[in-house]
Amino acid sequence: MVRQREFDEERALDDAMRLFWEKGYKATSLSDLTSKMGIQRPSLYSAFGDKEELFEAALRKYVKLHSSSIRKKLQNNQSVKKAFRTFFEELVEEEYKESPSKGCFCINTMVELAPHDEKFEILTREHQLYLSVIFQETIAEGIKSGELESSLNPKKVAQTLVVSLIGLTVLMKSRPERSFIDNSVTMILSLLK
Amino acid sequence: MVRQREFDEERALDDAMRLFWEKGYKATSLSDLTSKMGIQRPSLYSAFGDKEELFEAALRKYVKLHSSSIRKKLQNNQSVKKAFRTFFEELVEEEYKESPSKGCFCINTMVELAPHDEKFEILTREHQLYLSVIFQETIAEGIKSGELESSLNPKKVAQTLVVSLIGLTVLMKSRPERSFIDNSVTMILSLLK
DNA sequence: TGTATAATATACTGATCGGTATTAAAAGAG
DNA sequence: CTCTTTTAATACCGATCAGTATATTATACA
Repeated sequence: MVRQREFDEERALDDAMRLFWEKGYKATSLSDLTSKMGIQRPSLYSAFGDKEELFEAALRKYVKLHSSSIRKKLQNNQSVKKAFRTFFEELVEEEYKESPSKGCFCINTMVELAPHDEKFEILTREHQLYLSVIFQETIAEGIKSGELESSLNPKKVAQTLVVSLIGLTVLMKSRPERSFIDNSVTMILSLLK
Repeated sequence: MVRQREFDEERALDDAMRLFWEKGYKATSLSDLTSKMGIQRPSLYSAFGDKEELFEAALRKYVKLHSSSIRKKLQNNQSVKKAFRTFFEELVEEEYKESPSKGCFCINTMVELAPHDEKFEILTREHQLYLSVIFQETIAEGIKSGELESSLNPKKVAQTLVVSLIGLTVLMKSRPERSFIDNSVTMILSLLK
């Protein structure tokens, strides 16, 4: 009714998302959060609940952005093969551009929290499943258009691409020789016959 | 000279390894460690140094065991293809058998620490490189024996198998439908022509 | 057996953790 | 302007963190 919030909730959640993404759940303190978000503790608690609720909101925001970003990158391409190649190459380029690499917030959470908290096990599982469906639909279109062989199993290939995407993203955190990654991308894309 | 240590250092380090493996670095407290290892704080510090030194020793022990375990599983097989298939299938079986899955200590560390600590970036990178060399040697033997096509590039395939291994291990933490994993394993192994 | 030495156990340190009670400030309603 | 309500800011809470000082116990050697 009366005094209205002085900070932009969506903006603050975005700051929290980036911080949890970079540092993980445990390693991010409330002091880190409030200073990055530019708000005080009581404001954080009244707006987002406790640390875990804020983390969950941040992750949900991330997977929403991540899904639509990937969907966007794969569509509007005349060639499905080229779309996937560009997608993987840009991903690798992006990760090697900055040090440390940004990685994927959802993958980080799969490792840190999914084994110890069913809520995050489900949330991360469903995101990976969703990505595999996006991949699958893209591959199915490629078959329909005649670009890809009809003997290809869109679901199986899509799932394998998701597994490979996870593997690449995690491995790049150790910053291996670029050829390690490039070779793998080439081999993986060879599954799209 | 005089009073000798009452606890088995190697045994205590093994306990620490399992705990860090399960919970990660940040989420494992000194109290967790001393109670699991069955020793007091001063004993821990005098024997292993601080928390980070203990963690590093635990991880080094892990990668040593992990390397030799994988090497063992891949050799003594008449067929290279069968060796890899058995290796991946047993890995999946093992991970689905218990909940939560054990995962890989080195992969966990790649995600949690490698991006923020060069020491662990290097340690984890070298382990993955080492695994790729084991894979590469196995594949090269398969080519030499005539089981695998000579057109195969052992290094590239080996690196791709490492990427896939990482992806599978991480994804299984979210406990997806078994078919997601099985389909991926089948596709990945199809690279071994 | 007495002494030196090192490992043990207890108890404590300052710092930081997540979370909150309390106080001050802001703004619409009357 | 005053009152009411909700926000924001300060300061604080007990708990736990990693790490250590102190004291006790055990043992090899003189």
